[in-house]
Amino acid sequence: MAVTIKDVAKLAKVAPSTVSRVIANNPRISEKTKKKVREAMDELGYHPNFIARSLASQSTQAIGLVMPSSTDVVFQNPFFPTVLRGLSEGAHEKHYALYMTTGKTDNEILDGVTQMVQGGRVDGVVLLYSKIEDKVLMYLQERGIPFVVIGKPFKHVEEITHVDNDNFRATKEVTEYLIQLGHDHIAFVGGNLNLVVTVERLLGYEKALREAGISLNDEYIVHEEFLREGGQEAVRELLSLKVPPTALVVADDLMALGVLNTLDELGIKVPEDISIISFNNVLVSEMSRPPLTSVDINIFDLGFDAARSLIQKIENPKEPIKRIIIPHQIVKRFSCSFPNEERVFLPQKGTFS
Amino acid sequence: MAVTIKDVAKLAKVAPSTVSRVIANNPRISEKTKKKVREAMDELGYHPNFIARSLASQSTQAIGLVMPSSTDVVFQNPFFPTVLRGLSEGAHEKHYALYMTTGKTDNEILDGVTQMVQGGRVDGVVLLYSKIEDKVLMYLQERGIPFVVIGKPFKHVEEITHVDNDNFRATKEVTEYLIQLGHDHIAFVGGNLNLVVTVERLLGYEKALREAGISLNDEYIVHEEFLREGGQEAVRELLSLKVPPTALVVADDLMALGVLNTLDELGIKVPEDISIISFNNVLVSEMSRPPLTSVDINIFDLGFDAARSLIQKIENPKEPIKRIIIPHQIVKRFSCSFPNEERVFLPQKGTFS
DNA sequence: TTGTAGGCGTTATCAG
DNA sequence: CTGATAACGCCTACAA
Repeated sequence: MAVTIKDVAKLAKVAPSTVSRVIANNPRISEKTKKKVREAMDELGYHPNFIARSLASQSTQAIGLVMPSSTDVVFQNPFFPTVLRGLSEGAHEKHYALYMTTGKTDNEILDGVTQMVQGGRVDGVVLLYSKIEDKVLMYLQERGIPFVVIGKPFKHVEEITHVDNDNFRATKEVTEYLIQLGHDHIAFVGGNLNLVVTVERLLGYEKALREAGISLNDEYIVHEEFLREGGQEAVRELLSLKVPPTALVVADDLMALGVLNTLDELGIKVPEDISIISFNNVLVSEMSRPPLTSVDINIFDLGFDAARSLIQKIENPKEPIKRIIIPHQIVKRFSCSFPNEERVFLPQKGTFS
Repeated sequence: MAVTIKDVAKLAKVAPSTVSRVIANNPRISEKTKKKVREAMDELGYHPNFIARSLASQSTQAIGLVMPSSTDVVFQNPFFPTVLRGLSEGAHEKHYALYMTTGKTDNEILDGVTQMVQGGRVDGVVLLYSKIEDKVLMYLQERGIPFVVIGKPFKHVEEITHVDNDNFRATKEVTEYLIQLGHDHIAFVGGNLNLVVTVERLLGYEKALREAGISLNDEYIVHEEFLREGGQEAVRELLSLKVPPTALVVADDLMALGVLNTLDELGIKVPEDISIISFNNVLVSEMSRPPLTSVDINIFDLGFDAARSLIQKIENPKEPIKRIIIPHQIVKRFSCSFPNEERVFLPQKGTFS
């Protein structure tokens, strides 16, 4: 129905294979025929059929994106539009298209991935998350499918190309910053422990404290899902401790927003009564009150480099394993300050006021 | 290389065409051979090749998504992860895959679309935005490609299947709500006027005022890009008016966040001094201080229904044009109240205080 | 430098 | 009910 290579060939009075070569810009075709063919293509409004091309060449020029479960709260994070943009630009640059798969359960996701991979819809895959014991990752690895992960793989770090931030170091730095300000009661509010990013950040936090000779306090470490209600509970618990923290390292901006909120309800002032520092530096972090000090992890680049290195890998299977670390920087705004001498203590549980 | 239909055929001792038929679950195949073939498929770990299938059947079981320009601020809106989720579930349900295309400029986007459409990568397309004079839309329409738009088409509304909210009515309701509370100085803070959603909302606002016998005041209507700096300027201007508004209808939650911020800096209290109501009801709207009264437009459903109706259209080309209106509801939180008798007036420009 | 022919993995149309 | 066989649109040796 549509105009094919044959139609063009006929009009240009050449063989279909010649047209094919012109498309591929094969150097062994004379400029003259190239021109002739191109004119014919224009005249007919020819567009190559990717499907046919894929079938013949066994390559699709498309990469598949694997998102976390769509029911997961992290999915709502503005993180995603931004990585997507990076991925998209990285792919576009090399003329690759993007394929998406999502799903509610882990199995649905795995199904989607096997279909797009085995079904030959994509040449490679990028995982937009990194979690512990991930079936999708294991599947990809077994099959020898080209893939890269955004984040740090849970296992086999040396064998998997990935692009990540140095979350360990970032969190360590951030914690040290708080310590420098004079804080020694610093709590950590983390997200889902199945995500390796959470683990990395926790580790960095602990390391900083240890190096500063501050003893770790289990009560100062709480984990809640990213976002919303998450923050609420965590903060309430933290602040009803006998000696509540004077500073919080929060693993995600949105979560920090929730924290800010709860704090406000409790009448606790940021940064006067408590300091907060968080991660990702998404748009809202500068729109909160007070604007959040946050570490910018350059989300766009995470996506961009992931697309790039996946494509390299696809086009050159012997490409070595790579670990790309995207730099981060602390963006200081107004949620951190020196600890307040006059500590605010909330009424303890079981204490009547 | 991979296991094909032929391998299965050989193992099951049938013809390739028979295998193809059991894949399609053709009723004219005996249960016995079906079983035999299926066993062979399992044994070999067979997965159908979508590419080959697409080529033969001239249908890809994939739909293309067209995003707004990736450089556009709206792209950062948490609106997108949510529509994506809806789209994804709607597509998944019917076993369709998702294809994405983005681009920086309008032409880049158009290119991407023509490639995926003419290249036969997708069976249809959904536009994730609706703007004035959209080349992509015109292209799709000329070519007779199945497509649906999320939002209200600028022209030819009767001829384009679309899924939308009744933004006109929603904004009218919202404005009336403010009027009922006693406000009669209500301003409108809108986004990009190229987006038809902005226009619709503006119209609804004006209608409500007119019906209430409140005269329109041009100075009360400002347009800024969604988000960030947007809000700042707009709000400053509004509040330095001789008679500043006592209530604001803001076209987007994120923008409202920015407004909230500026207001805070100016020392103006919400809702005591000024009421705010906004749109979309994204996660952050309940995490702001005060939590925003916002109209929930059911973003997920927008996506879900769009995918569904596109697929219907693809599978049945004579499917009639449809207009699907997703209901909305006002979610009342704490950003609106009665107007304050003692109005706060900022110093006028040129006035020394 | 260009043309011919076979194949990529399926589906679809005929027969039988 | 099942088996050949010809597309689908393009790529790629191999020939010329």
